[in-house]
Amino acid sequence: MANSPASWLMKTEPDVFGIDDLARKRVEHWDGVRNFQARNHMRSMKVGDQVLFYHSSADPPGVAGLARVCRDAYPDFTSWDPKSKYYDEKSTPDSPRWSMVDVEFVEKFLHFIPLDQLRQTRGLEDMLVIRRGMRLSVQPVTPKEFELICRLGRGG
DNA sequence: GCCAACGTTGGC
DNA sequence: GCCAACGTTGGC
Repeated sequence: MANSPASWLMKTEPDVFGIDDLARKRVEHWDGVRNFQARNHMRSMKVGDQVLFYHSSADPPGVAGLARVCRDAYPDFTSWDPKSKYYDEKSTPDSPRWSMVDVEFVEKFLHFIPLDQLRQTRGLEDMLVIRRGMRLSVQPVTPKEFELICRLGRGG
């Protein structure tokens, strides 16, 4: 492979859809992203890219496990469904405004990594997710950050 | 194209 | 539930 897979962090509220839900469903489409920057990140994703599965609005928030992109970006069909809470009148099947990818379950971490621990870990200080007020729900992660977090999650 | 008002995110 | 930080919208 010319390029090793890229790494990302994707936020989800576990009350709505958490790592256990993904473990049960195996594959899920990542609908509902309504932020252009986050959307653009998803559009640049490729099948095989690695995903840190992050629980937000949780107690505590943190990284719960890993997922993998299993379908390149395609139109988010909830955006033109008037019954969806993600409905956007500016989006149509002919001219979709929003995108999503499919992700598949990889693993649930043996050790959940709370946001506090991310903050205190040397080597992770540049991560967007620990920047106060950085609300981007889909964000890029460096290979080093990804590997470090995997080690923490597996207890190594 | 500026920027104030407004809505949302998300940690606390 | 609070509110800071940020993105989006819309009047001008």
